[in-house]
This record gives sequence, C-alpha cells and structure tokens, in this order.
Amino acid sequence: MDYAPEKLSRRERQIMDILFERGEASALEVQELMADAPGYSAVRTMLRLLEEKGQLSHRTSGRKYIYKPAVSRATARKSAMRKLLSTFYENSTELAMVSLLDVQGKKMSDAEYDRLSELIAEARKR
Amino acid sequence: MDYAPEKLSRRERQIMDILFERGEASALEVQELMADAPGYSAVRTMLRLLEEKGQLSHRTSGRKYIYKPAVSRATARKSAMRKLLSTFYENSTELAMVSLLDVQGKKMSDAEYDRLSELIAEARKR
DNA sequence: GCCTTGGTGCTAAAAAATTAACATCTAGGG
DNA sequence: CCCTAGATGTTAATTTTTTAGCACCAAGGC
Repeated sequence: MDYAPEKLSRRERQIMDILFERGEASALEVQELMADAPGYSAVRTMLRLLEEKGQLSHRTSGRKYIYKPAVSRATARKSAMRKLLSTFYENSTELAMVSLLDVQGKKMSDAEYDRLSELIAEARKR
Repeated sequence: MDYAPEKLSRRERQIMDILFERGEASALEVQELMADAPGYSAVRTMLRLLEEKGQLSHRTSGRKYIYKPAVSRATARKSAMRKLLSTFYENSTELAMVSLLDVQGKKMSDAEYDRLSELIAEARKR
C-alpha cells in the first residue's frame, strides 16, 4: 500500500504532514503547529473528516483525542521519497544524493561522513 | 527565495509537479499528464491563475502557450528536499540516505555505487 | 452539589477551488 | 475567399473545502 497525498486538499495535507512529523497529536497541538492556523473548530472538523476517509485514527487520552496517521511512517516515507525522485530528480539516485548532501547548508562531521559511506557499502553488498 | 507549495491548492500543486518534472508543457500536455484529469477548460483556467499568482510564466510557440515554473528547478528541489527531511526524517541526512538507497527497489550497478561514494568524498573535502 | 474549564458532536454558513460553457481569434487548406 | 480546426479569453455555475458557532458532556475544585 502507499500513501497518496495527491488526493488530499491543502489543509488536509498540511495536517497529515504535521502528524507524520510529530508522530501523533491532539487537535490543539495540531492547531498550534499549523502555519496560518485556522480556528480550533476548523482543525477538529478536518481531523474528523480525515479519520472518516481512513487517513487517521485516534485513541483517547483522558478526555482528549490523540490522532495519528493510519499509514506507517515507513510507508509514507517511501511514497514521499519516490514522488520526490520522480518529480525533481528524473528518478536519479545520484542527483538526489547531491541535493541531500548539500541541503543542510552546513558541513557534517567526519564521523557522519563515515557513516554515510558505510551505508553505501552495505547497500552494495546486499 | 524558496518555493512554497503548501500555499497551493490540490490541483495547482498537481500541475506544478508536472511542470517541474517535465520542464515545460502546453495546456493540452499538462492535461494529458494529469491523473484524474479534468476538462481542458479547467486545466487552462488553473494555468492562468497560477500565472497570475506568479508561479508560472509562458512563452508562445506558434499559437500555443508553453508554460514553465517561475522558480528554477534547483530552488524547488532544495525546498522540496528540505521539506521531505523535516517531515519524514527528523532532519537526519543519514535516515534519508537509507531510504534513498532502498527506494528504487532494485540494486544499482557497482559503477553507480562508486559514484555515490565519490559524491560523499567530495562533500567531505569541501 | 454546582460551577467552570476544556474537551467533543453536529450543523450550517462562507470562501475557495474546480469545472464547464461559450465567445473570439487566427492560420491554413480547398 | 471562406470555412474549419485549434487555440485563447472570459464568465458563471457547481462542488468542495474551510470555517465558525453552538449544544452537550465529563472531570475537578470549591
């Protein structure tokens, strides 16, 4: 299965992104994390609709609802990475890696570079 | 400057993605590339609105308009990669690289792995 | 016990996005 | 010259999204 944010509206997507980043959150927390946040009611309605569509589930904690994505982070990650590759990098791992190494702006530590090399070595073996 | 697709509606975003992937395209081509494509008129309207908002520009080719994103691919790439990292990878280059190496599904050639290692070596030097 | 606080449930209004329809223009073929 | 095909210009209707408002309910302090 994969996660298809293309079907979601702007606000729905914004909320899903927050939940993927955060893991899980209450309506109030979601609101606080939203850029250009609308009113509390609006946020709650969207959470409810997302749940009706099967994008979210919730558990209760005291009187609160805590929402989280219905799809695992791993699944969503994979879909998102694929979409990024196809949209911006002509499906080229190499091009994407150039961006990836560059994007943080600051240089990484030697230990980090070692770790990255190791990841490639592992992938090669497999 | 950076590219902020969060402000765009679902369809607008879908169109921008197509144009980033494709480089440039006419209204008809955009329509053909859209999933669940709406009518031709609808596509044209959205292209016009995107241009009014400054997201696109067009040139003419014969009687046709050929649209392309107002922002460079490099700029959009950087924004997209950053957003991906923060939403799904806790801003960890390493986590992202794991996905990146994994996502294509199939193994790469030795030459490709060599090239990737080289990229890391270069980044380290800099 | 009762009031206040902080949450949800539900409904409807408002705004925005999406779509279609029709008018218009222009190049090219017969 | 005239007609058709294929494109854009413009407007308005429809649908979806987004938002707010109010009713209700439960837990905790006084």
